Amino acid sequence: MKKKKPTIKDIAREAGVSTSTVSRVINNNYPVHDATRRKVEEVISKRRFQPNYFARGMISNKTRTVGVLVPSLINVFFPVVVTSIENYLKSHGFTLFLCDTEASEKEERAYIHRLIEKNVEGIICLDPSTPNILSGFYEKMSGETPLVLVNAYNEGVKCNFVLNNQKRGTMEALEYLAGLGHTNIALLRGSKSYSSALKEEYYLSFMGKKSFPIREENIITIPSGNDLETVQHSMKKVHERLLEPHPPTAILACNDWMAVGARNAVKKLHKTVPCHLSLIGFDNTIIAELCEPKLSSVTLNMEDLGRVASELLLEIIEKPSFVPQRRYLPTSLVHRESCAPLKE
Amino acid sequence: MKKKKPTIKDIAREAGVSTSTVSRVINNNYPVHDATRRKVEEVISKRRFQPNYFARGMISNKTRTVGVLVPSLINVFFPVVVTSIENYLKSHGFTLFLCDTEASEKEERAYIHRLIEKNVEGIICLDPSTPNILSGFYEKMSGETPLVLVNAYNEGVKCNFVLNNQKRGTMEALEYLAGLGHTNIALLRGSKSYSSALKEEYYLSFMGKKSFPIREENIITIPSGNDLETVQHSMKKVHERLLEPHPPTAILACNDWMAVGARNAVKKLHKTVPCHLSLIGFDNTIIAELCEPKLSSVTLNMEDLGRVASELLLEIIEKPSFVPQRRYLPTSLVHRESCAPLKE
DNA sequence: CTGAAAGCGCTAACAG
DNA sequence: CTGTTAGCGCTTTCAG
Repeated sequence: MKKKKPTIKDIAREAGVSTSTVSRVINNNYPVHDATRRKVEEVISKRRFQPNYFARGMISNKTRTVGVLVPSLINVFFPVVVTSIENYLKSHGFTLFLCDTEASEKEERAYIHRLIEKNVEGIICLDPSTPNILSGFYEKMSGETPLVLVNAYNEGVKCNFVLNNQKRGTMEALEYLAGLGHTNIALLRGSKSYSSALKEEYYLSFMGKKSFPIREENIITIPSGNDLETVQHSMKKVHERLLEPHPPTAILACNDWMAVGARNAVKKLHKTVPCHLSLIGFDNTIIAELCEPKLSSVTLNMEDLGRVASELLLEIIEKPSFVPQRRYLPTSLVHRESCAPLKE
Repeated sequence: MKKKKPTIKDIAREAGVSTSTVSRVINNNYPVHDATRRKVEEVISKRRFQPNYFARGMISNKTRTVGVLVPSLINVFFPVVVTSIENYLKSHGFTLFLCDTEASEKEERAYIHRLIEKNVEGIICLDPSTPNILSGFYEKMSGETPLVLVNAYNEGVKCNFVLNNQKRGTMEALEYLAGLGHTNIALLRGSKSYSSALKEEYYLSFMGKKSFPIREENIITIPSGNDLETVQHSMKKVHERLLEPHPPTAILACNDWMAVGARNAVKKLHKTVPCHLSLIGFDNTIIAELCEPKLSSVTLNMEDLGRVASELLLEIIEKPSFVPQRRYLPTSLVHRESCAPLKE
């Protein structure tokens, strides 16, 4: 025998006022006599009354709710960004739907539909899949619901973006290696990753500008990924490369997991980082700190990424007529212990 | 000039039927003529009609929504559990609110209220704070909303729990160390952690049973935590301990971060794990795999934890009369490279 | 099989 | 300052 939840009507009756007065007390948006107010509040707390979410929503059409899509939470990177988003949004009264798309384009779309159906006031999508961007899917839906895309393919797309200026960090890392005397530098990248493609472009342009020898074998490609498996792949490929002629004396890895794999490869040859090979990772995750030796890594400023994405989203929510824009965040090299001057 | 979203009324008018018929088509719960149905469906998809979430909720009172509370996402542990929950719940049509309490009791309560206000159908709380349990807060609210508490203090509390049988794993780890000849074993624990307290209890009982010397200094206590800071604290304290008389030859750490700190301490003394000290971590996070040497660690079967918690929650949601119950998950030692026989 | 009509619980004019 | 009332968009009897 469960007691039915009290409604505003019950409260009104018990307090001897009309429902509108109760409503006014709840919302505190119109003048109410102090005595009346007190009386109503008393009944409210006595009956543990909570206004019905749906009835309110029906009128305000507000959910104070935001959806966040991530390709994965098991990679030390996104949890930091999500936390940053969560904390920011929380302080603005929003609660967050977490959606793990498992990097599937289909899941991505399915989740977006679910979120819209649930009347979220906005959506942030981390690393959205390129096909969904190219197909116009996001462009279309961003007309219906405030949307921010983070670190995504963005050429000619009319959506709001927050992007890392990958170029700056990549160049800084490469310059640094060059400054240490390295000319035979390899790039370790993921096969189908947009950001890896970007980095390769910068790498090539850098090597060209410096007139360093560009060797095809020095672009080491492994399956895209951000987990333990990536470490394995990377270790295998780097190990092979190190056994070939003209082994690189320095490697720039497109994420920290790859860098760890590279370190393992070096170790397998009974050599060490940074004595025999200088190594720089990307993303500056905790892995870089945990690694032995500690890994120099290009930071993406993940907290900022989350914060800026949240800020942008809130702006769009406030002002839906917002003109799509791109916000760029800097990247820069964090120095640790994995690089050393080239030995003659 | 934004076109207003179409309502069921618009669809009805355009399809030349009544709103009830449209409703029946949408819900597919009453017979409708095939021709009529087709006509209605056509209009629906043409107008891209989506039934109003609130209006529906007002009647069904269902949100297909679940809240998950975590003390943190930046610790390699909870993301795995959350992912497991998310994946399970997703397949049952639920979407998940993620709430980062930052391990604050107050935030915990605030979030719970927010979630209830949003009409979630259930709540899973990972590592809830003990005070909130002891105060009866959770016991009371679990009467109103289906609730599952994971890895929490649970004596005499009438809530649904999913718990790791910490004893089994702890004992297995200690037995293993003893089998390698270690008798001077230290425990590295967090100061205010419930699970650390549990482990200390088992540790003491084990040492007693084996008649191994119990040294007060061998219970090394550092501030509770699950992050980089924990590594620092742990390294410092272990380093100190290693310099005292009768340094331990093996350490059981209450989580993997602590274990890494211990390894660093050993390294700082120009010694190595496992040659000079055997080391076992707890939680079996990726850190254990990433660590050099790879860390033997007691696994909490995090995926199972998430799955079982979700299963339990769904059962309660289906059958609210459910009698509060406790589900225990086993823990066991995962062997890697951080332990070795005691040298004479 | 289909339509009319009565709400669900709340807010927001509008009238006092 | 307060009460009356008309919906918000949908589902669900109840009659046909």
